[in-house]
Amino acid sequence: MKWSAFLIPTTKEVPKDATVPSHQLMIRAGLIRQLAAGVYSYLPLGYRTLRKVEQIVREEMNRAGAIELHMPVMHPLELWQQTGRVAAMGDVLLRLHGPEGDWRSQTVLGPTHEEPITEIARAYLNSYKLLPVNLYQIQVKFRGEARPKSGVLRTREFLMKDAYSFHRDKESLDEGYQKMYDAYCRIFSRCGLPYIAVEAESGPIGGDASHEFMVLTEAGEDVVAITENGDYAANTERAGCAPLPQDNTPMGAVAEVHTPRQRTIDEVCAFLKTKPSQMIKTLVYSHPVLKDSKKPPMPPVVVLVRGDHEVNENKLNRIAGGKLELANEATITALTGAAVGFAGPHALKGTHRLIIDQAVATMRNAATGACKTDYHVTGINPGRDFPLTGEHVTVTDVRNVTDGDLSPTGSGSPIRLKKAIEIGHVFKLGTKYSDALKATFLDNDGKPKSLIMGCYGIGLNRIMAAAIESHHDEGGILWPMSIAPFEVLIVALDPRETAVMDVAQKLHDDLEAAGVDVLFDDRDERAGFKFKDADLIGVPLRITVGRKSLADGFVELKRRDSQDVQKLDPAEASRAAFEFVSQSRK
RNA sequence: CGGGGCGUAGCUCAGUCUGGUUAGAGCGCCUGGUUUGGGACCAGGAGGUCGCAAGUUCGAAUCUUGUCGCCCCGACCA
Repeated sequence: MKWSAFLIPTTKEVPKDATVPSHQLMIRAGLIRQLAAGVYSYLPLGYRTLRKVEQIVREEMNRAGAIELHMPVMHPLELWQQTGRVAAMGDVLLRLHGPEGDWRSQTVLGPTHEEPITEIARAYLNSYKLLPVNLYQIQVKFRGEARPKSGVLRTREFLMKDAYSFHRDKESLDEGYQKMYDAYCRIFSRCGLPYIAVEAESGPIGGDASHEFMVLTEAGEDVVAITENGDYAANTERAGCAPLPQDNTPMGAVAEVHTPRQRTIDEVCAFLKTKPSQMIKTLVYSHPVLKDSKKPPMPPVVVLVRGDHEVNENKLNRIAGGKLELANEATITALTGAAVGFAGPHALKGTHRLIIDQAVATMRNAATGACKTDYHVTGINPGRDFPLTGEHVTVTDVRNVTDGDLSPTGSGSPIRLKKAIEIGHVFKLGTKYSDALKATFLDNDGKPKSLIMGCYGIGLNRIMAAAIESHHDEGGILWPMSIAPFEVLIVALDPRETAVMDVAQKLHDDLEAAGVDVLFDDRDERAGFKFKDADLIGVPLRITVGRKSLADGFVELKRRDSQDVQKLDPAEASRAAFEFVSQSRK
């Protein structure tokens, strides 16, 4: 391909709206163009990479025994109502709008495809003899993201590989899950990504039922907890840690302190001259009140965490057996008898459930709210001043891990928190969707059973961005060979010299004939200009053909990721380039 | 959805506070010339309903109101 006949709109200037490296470079290298918030076109060069990623995914999915199909983007609203996800997803679910009763009002754009795939499974997977089966597609997804950001890392329209497996029993699901896990490792390795697999929020089945594949980068939105010795890695939504040692300081007396207008942990600490780690944060949650519910309201839930810790609401919801929300002022006042900001566990009034983080249970002589406006107490001791056992008391892990907590494996290795991009997710779904949509099969005992499902997603656009986040320098992108838009770039420095152009053209033709993706920069531009463009678009291998070195019979071979230049005669250069490409394709 | 910022040429921005010729610069683009190994130079040129709407005014990119869009922080994220 000749550069002059292709479209690669590179720019020198950094676009003002782009803040993360991958976004800046994708625009500067002419890979993408934004059309609206979270909506991007893939320009020819960018689309070549996206297609290569797609092809790697497809090959590895096929190798793992999955079968490709293609499902619609437009789904009937009713299907989503049947699984309860119209309410669950809220504004994230994009809906078409039309007059009342019009088909448009009954149509949504698919944010994912559990519903339609389960509908297919219900129709056709009616016997255990057809199981297990894994169906996948590479398809555009639509989500009404409240805030798209960081270029293609978080968008309203994106390309996803989504696979769904169907099984007759849990053992088969475990096998299918492991196959996908292994396939994902191969996919991300082949794409040249420095990925890690971490335990993720596991949903309905629990245990090891979910893993996320992450690429560590400051541009990421997720935070993962990784131990220094590598024996544990989990998303902070889920991560746990080793219990803290019991503080054995002798118990002192409880004392009330006047703390006018001191509400926040920091204010109170400054006032009492103590540290957040010596305080107990007392948070009041309540169960959401459902409209039309005839049931009596559930009592509030009081959660205790150390002053320097945060409640992990995923963990809390799981312990509480339902989604909780922070209580309103009236509930808090009724429970504490004080203004908001002065709650403490020792003097609560009325029925409530107490969920105590295990770190709090180890504390001695802590400070907390006095349940009296403008007062706090010191010398509070768990077990003495408030219960650690009892019917409505739970001591467990309800907090986010912090940097420096120790590995839950007991190895003693400290946890570090790092930002990451989620590029893939494997998930054991169980029967959530097959139950909701009544997708059953007949087992060999002649009885209908719900299909047991797994689902497995990969964000293709994110792979592209993550690859750039992981492989770039001041000058531009350093593509891994496997997903580079072109594998070799031939730069002709003196395009008006026929000798130069003839050699460059022959190199191009030979490599192309050998099946190499080769781009030929034949533009009539100055050398510096072309080198800058070459570095920017990040083709892994460059062959420079210039008048000067050609006079000595040489062309120059250079890797994008190295400063070394090899002077070779054209035929050798061609051979060396071909070998290098073949070896590094994987 | 809360907080902040920004909408002027394909891109990056000045001009707006303090209303007043024909709305500017750099990059990019076109023509000609000189250059030619790490984003050259000279000359000439094309390109803008100043996001949109209403209002104030003799006069609006500039003031007022409304509205739409985009970015950042936060909330949210099956």
